[in-house]
Amino acid sequence: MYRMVEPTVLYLLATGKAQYGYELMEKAHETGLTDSEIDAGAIYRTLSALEENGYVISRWDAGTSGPARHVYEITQAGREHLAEWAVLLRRLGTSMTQFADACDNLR
Amino acid sequence: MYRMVEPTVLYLLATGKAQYGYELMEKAHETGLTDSEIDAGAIYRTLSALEENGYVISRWDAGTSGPARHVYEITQAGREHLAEWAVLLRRLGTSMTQFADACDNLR
DNA sequence: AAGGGTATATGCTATTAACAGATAGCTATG
DNA sequence: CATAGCTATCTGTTAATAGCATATACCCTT
Repeated sequence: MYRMVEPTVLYLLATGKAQYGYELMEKAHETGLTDSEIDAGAIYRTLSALEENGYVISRWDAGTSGPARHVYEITQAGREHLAEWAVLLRRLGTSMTQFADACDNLR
Repeated sequence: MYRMVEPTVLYLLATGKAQYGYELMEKAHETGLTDSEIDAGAIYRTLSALEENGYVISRWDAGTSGPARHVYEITQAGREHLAEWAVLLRRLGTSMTQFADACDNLR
């Protein structure tokens, strides 16, 4: 999990697969970027940072069973930011695969 | 450059493309894992850590022009460690590419 | 002798996530 | 009705990593 929390959160919000912290935490592994569960602290701090930067907006929803939820929605700027992440991650992913190939050719 | 210094150093030592810190710093971008130059401090600290863990061994070489060089050689354990990195990076790389695909399919 | 390139090393800082725990609402169970 | 457990958010602290800066020093050229 190296810097994958932010793109994971943006993606889940963009697809509507999750809307608030606790749900993001449970569904984070669905993106494939992380095998294990993402730490709750990382989720909540990432959401705060995203909101500060205008990539998401939030409201409180007390109309469900259980404690109130801080519900998030991705903004247009957030979608663009996710698209930038996608470009970066594709480049990184390609590099890593090529590096792994080169390592395998060592023996 | 997130956690790529260690595999980059091991790879360059394994292939013989570099033997000491300063040279590693100059040739680090050749692996493709990093576009820019790796920080010198990161290189030297990584080499120390690798030696502590038995992944490389070192000797001083004062027999060249210029200041003495701390020359490193990868060990068998180091090669195995690099192979583990390759497995991990292939998995990460595949995940990132798939994530990027999914993001591109959002629009 | 002065400056520049080679070479190693350490101090400090910023970022990120991991670990841990506090708070609190709601629900089911005994 | 007490209490245990799940849902939910948030913060404090620490560890790992890399970036930036600096110190030291050798050697060669001008």
